[in-house]
Amino acid sequence: MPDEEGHPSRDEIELGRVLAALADPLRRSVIRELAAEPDGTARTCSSFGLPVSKATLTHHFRALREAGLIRQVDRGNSRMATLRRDDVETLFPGLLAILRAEQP
Amino acid sequence: MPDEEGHPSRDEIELGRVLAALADPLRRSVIRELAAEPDGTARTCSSFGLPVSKATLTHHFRALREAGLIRQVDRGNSRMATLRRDDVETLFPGLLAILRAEQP
DNA sequence: CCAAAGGTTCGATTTGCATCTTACCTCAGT
DNA sequence: ACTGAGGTAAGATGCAAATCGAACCTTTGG
Repeated sequence: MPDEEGHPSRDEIELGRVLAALADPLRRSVIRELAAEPDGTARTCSSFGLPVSKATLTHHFRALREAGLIRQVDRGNSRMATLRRDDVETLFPGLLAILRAEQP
Repeated sequence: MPDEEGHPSRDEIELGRVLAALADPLRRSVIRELAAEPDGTARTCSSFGLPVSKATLTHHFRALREAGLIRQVDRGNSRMATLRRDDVETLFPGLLAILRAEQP
C-alpha cells in the first residue's frame, strides 16, 4: 500500500468530512493534543492512550486521515501521525483554536 | 410545551453537539443562510426549501436548536428560527465564518 | 365555519458508525 | 530465527441517526 494512500490534497478537503470526524470526542482529543504540541510533532497512534481496542484505533485514525486533518507516515514499525496544521488553518481559520479551547 | 423548551443556555452548549449538528449538509445550509443574513433575521423552517419531508424538517431543526445554534420562537402559525450569533461567536470564534465560506 | 398551511408526534425502516474479536502482516530487538 | 509490539483487514454486533408516511393540532384566510 503506497504511503500517500488516503490523504486528500488540500483542495480535496471537505468541511463536511472534517466536521464529521471532529464530532467524535476521541478523535477530537487526538487533534486537541496534537494542536497543543509544537508544529510537526509526530506521534504514534497508540501514544494517545485512547481507551479502545487496536482495531478501533485504526478506524479513528483513518477517519482523521481521510478527512485531511492528520498525515500518517510509516516509520519502521510504527505509523506516525502529524497534524496538517497549515492546511487546516488555511482552509478553516480558527478551527484549531476552537478545539484547543474545549475542556475535555 | 413551553417556549424555552430544548434551548440550552450559553454555558450548556457543548462543542460535540454543535459539531455533530453541523456534520449534516442540510443543517449546515440552514446555518449558512442564516449567517449570511442580517443579525436577528427570523425565518420559518419551511422557507429554506430543504428537499425533505415535514417530519424530517422538524427533526433537523430540533438538532440545531438542542445544539444551541438557533433559537425557535412561536409566532402565530409558524415557528421562527433565528441564529444565536452572539452565543456561537463567543463560544466558538470563527466558526460561523468557516461555515459561510463553504461552497455548497 | 371550513379549509389549507405550518409543525409536531409516532412508528417503521434503513443506513451508517463505533466497537469488538480474531487473524494476519511487518519491523525491531534479542 | 523467534518473539513482541504496532497496525491493518475482515466480519459481527449493537446503537444512533436520517428518512418517510400517516395522523393530529393550531392558526390564518377566505
